[in-house]
Amino acid sequence: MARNKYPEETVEKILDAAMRLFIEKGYENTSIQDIIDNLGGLTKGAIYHHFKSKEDIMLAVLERQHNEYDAKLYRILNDRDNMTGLARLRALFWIALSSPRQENFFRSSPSLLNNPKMLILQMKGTMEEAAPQHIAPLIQQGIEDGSIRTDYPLQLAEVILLLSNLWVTPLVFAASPQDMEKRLKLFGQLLEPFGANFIDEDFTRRIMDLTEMYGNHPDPE
Amino acid sequence: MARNKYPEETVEKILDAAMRLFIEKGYENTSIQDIIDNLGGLTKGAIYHHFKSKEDIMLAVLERQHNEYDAKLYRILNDRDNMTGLARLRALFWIALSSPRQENFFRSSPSLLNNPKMLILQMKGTMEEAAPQHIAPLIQQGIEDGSIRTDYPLQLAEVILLLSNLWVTPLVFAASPQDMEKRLKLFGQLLEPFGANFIDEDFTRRIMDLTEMYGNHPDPE
DNA sequence: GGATACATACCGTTGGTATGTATTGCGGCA
DNA sequence: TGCCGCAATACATACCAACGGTATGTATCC
Repeated sequence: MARNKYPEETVEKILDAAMRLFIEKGYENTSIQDIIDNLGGLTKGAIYHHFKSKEDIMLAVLERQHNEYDAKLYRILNDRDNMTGLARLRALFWIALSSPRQENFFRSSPSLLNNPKMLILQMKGTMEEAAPQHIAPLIQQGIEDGSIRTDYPLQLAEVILLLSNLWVTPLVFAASPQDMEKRLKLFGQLLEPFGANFIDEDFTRRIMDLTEMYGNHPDPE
Repeated sequence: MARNKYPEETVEKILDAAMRLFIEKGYENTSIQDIIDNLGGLTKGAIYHHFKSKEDIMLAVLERQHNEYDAKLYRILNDRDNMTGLARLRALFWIALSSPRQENFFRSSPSLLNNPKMLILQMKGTMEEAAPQHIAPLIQQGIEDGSIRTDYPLQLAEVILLLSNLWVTPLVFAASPQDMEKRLKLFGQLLEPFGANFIDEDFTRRIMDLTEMYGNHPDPE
């Protein structure tokens, strides 16, 4: 493979291949060689020129995903003014669930329980960035416009993210459709006293669809 | 090392060393050689005679811990009759928090975020066994004696375990003492409507102590 | 005398590094 | 403006120690 005039293309190639493999096979079960084999002629030299380690690739994958997601969120949320904090919260989660990349993720990933590193890194980012930077401000706004009430906006944000990312999703702790429905109901009840119940019909239906779709996965045990 | 007449002792030795290292350095950062070096003369042959893989060792470590914990729980909970479901729930969490093994864990483990495999395996066990077998029955009993009210005992058990194991502990998503206090408060408020608020003064103080103790850990970043 | 409980020697794969090489962009000079 | 020279860039190739795991040997127990 000759030298590329636009090295970013090479970086993107590497990230694309790595992300696909990390999602499909898990981080630990994906070797550098696996990535190389999906690069179309590029070799190990290319990888270690652009990234300093395997973990560095994973971080870059998450970062890219994160940025893309961020941009989309800001665009949509800032577009529509005069929404209450709660309504924005609802919108945010809806966007998160309906993005095509998320769809792809659901389709190609076996349980994230088999991908500990990725799950943990994602959750870390969620707690350290998404909670204080994205969700807590929305809750704060909800408090000011009267739609949400709590003395602990950051902590409420953390709970919401933890539960929605780990519990009310078929990706991690799998559940039968019946059990997932109960989780959704209880989640709603938990949020109700704070006026933060963003679980609407659309959200519920989407999660249930994913749950059923996900039930067809072969469970590698 | 000659052949041991009581091979269980060898197994225990391996599990002891492995557990210590897994907790201190994390699963992925502990090599088989590391374990061997802490075995006092035993070699790789011993390990692979008793265990079929490194992961198998980790599972055995968790299983042993689990069994020990189970025995203790049953003894104490069955001793005291005429307790309400809520009171038993309180007692259970208190026992979990005050055991010496747990203390040791807190003392020697860096953030479990650096130990993805162990964290995930533990959470898996929590959701698949502890929730349905230990917590849900207590909640069910609480429903019957009127101390707890919910239509979804299993799901309530799941939420309680998820949040207490991941969120209201300094071991995973670290927090300043002030933030941890807010987490505890919000956790209490979340559980209140279900009559399942097991967060009492003892529990709070214990968590706060651990949080401060844990704050002195060097954070490997 | 088999089955058990190890020890020893060995293996393929892995993440990572050292080094080589062709290409590119760029500062300076005509 | 055009061209030269050269360092920085973008890779390819060759190599390495450490890893998890296996095959085989051997002494001990029942």
